Amino acid sequence: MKLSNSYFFTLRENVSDEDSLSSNYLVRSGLISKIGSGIYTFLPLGLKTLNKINNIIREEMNKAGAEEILMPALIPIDYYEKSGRINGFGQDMFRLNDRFNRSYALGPTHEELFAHIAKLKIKSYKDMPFSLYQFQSKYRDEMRPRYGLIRVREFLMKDAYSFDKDEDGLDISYQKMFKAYQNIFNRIGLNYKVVKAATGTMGGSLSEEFQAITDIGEDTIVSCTKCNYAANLEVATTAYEENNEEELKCELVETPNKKSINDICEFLKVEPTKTVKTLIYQIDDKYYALLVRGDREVNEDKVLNLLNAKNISLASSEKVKEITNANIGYAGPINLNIPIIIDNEVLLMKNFVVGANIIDYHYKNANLKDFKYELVGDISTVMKGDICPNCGNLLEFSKGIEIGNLFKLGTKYSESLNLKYLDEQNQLKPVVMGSYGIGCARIMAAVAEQNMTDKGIKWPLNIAPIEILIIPVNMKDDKQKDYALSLYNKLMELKCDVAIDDRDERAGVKFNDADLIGAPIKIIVGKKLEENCVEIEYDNNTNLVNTDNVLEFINNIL
RNA sequence: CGAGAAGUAGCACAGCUUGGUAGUGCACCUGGUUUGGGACCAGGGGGUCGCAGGUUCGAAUCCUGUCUUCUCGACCA
Repeated sequence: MKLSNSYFFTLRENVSDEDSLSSNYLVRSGLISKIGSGIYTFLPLGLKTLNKINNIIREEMNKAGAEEILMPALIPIDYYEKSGRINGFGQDMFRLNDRFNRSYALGPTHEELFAHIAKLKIKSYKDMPFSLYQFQSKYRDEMRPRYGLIRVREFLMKDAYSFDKDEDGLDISYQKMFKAYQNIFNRIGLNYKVVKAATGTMGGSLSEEFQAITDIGEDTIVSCTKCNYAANLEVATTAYEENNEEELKCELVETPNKKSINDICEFLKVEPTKTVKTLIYQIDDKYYALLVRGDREVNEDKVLNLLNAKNISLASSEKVKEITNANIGYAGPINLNIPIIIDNEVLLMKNFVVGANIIDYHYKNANLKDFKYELVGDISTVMKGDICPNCGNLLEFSKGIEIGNLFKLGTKYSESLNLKYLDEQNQLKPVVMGSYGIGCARIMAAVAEQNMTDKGIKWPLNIAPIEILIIPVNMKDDKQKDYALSLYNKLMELKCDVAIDDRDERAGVKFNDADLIGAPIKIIVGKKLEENCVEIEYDNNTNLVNTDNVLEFINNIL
C-alpha cells in the first residue's frame, strides 16, 4: 500500500460527534466513519483490522471443529414468533414489512435460525455432536448507542452454536469453545477477564463472559483481590458475617417526614447497615415485598431468576399506598399482607430499623421473628467493601466491555422450536444447545481503548491496520526515496503487510500520522542512510539497523 | 421514553443578542522558499447557513414545525 495513492487520510482534530477518545482516534486515523447514530462504515484500514480479527476468530473456530455457514440478516418474523422471543426483544428488534405486508425482522440474534438449520440434519443421536458458526450483522435498536463501536445498532458478530445429545456432550463442546476463545483473545493481545454472567433473555443454565478491562466499559466486573473469582455485577455474590447480637424488643418510633434511608439513619443515629428497606415490586402479575439491607440495591435480575419470572418493576406509588396503607418511605414487613422475600443478608441481621406501614413511623430493633416471610434468596447487588464468596478476601470492581460470551442454552430453544432426536432407546429427546458469541468490531474498540497513547492507538502486531510502515523522511532525496521503494517492493514480495508513506509531506506530518494509525513496526529511512542504516521502531525501541540486515531484522520480529 | 445542548465549507468553530454583500483556523489548489516531529510567504477554489413553512422591502440571525447529532436522566421506600 502506497499512501500517496490510496484512500488514506487522517484528521488533525477531534470530531464533535464521538464521545470517547478511542473512537475519536479510530475516526481520526481513517479507520471508521460514522454514518448515523450507532452505524459505521469501515474504511480500508479499519476493514483490514476487522478482517485480521475475523481471521483469527475463524482459525480458532475451525480448529475447535466448528463449521462456517452464512445466514441472512433479513428473517421472516415467524421464527421469532415460534420461539416467543418477539416479546423478549420487543422494541430492540428492527421490524419491517415487504410489499405484500409480510413481516420481517433484521436479526438481533440467530438462535432460532440455527435451531432450524440443525433440524435439517438431526434425526438421531448419531447425528451429533456438531457446531456451526457464522459472521453476520446483527441489528438491535439500542436506546442509546455509545462509545463509537462499543454500543451500536448494526454490528458484526461471530455467533456459534453447538448441538449435543446430552449435558455431558454440551460440557465437552462448551469447553472446546472456551479454549478457542482464550486462544482468540490471547492472540489478539487483549487484557481480559472471564466472568460469570447473567443468562438473561438467552436463557439456559451457565453463562460466562469474556470482558475486556477498560475505563469506559458498560459492565461492572466484580473480582476477588486474591483468588480467581470474577463475576458480572449482575450475578456477583458475596459472603455475609454471622451476627450474634441478642435480639431486642421491637419498638415503634416516630420518624416525622423521614422517608429515605439516609434521613432515617441521621434521625435515629443508626448506621445504614442496621436498616432494612422494603421495596414493593410487581413481578409478573403478583406483588411482592423485597427486603434488603438499607444501603443495598435490589438486583432485579437475581429476583427474576429466583422466582423464574419474566417481568419485574417497582410498584406505582398508588399501589404502594394501597398495599402498605402508607406513603412511599414507610413500607415495612411487619403486618404486611403480601408475600415477603428476604435477602440472604437480612436473614443474618438483628435489631434493624424497618418501615412501620404507618406514615411518619418506623420500627427499631425489628427482628425476623417479628414478621413472616415466604422466601429467602440472594436478591441484592454486591457493593464496595464486600468480600469474596469463595475465599473471604476483599472484592474489587472494574469496568469491562463484553467482547465474548458463552451460554449453556440447554434445551430451551430445542423445546420451543421442536428440535428433537431419537436416542438409543428410540425415545424422542430435545437437543442440548450451547451458544457462543463474539463482537468482532467491539474487539477493535476494546483494543483501541486499551492501547491508547497521547498520539493515537498503538495496535498489537496481529491486528494492526498496517503492520510495517516505511517512512522515507524526505521524498525529494532520491537516495532515500529509491531505497525506501526498493525495500517496500522486497517486503511486498515476501507477502508482508507493509505500507510506504511516499507522500510529499514534511517529516513531522508523517511521524504524527504514523503515531496516529499506530503501525507497530516503523522503518524510518532518513539521514542515517548516509551511513547505510535505517531506524526501525518496534516495541518502544528504536534500533539502528544496517541496510544489509533489514530483512533479517524484520523476519525476526514477525 | 423524559430533560437539555447543538446543527454555518472536508474538520473545528465565530457570526445570531440588536435582520442589511458568508467569516476565521486547519485541510485543499497554484507559485516560491523550506525539509527529522503537524513549516513560511503570496495568490486561489469551495457554502441552497440541517429541512419545510411563516414574519419582513430584506432572514444564518426573529417565529412555528420537523429531522439529525450529542449529553444527562429513567423510578431504591
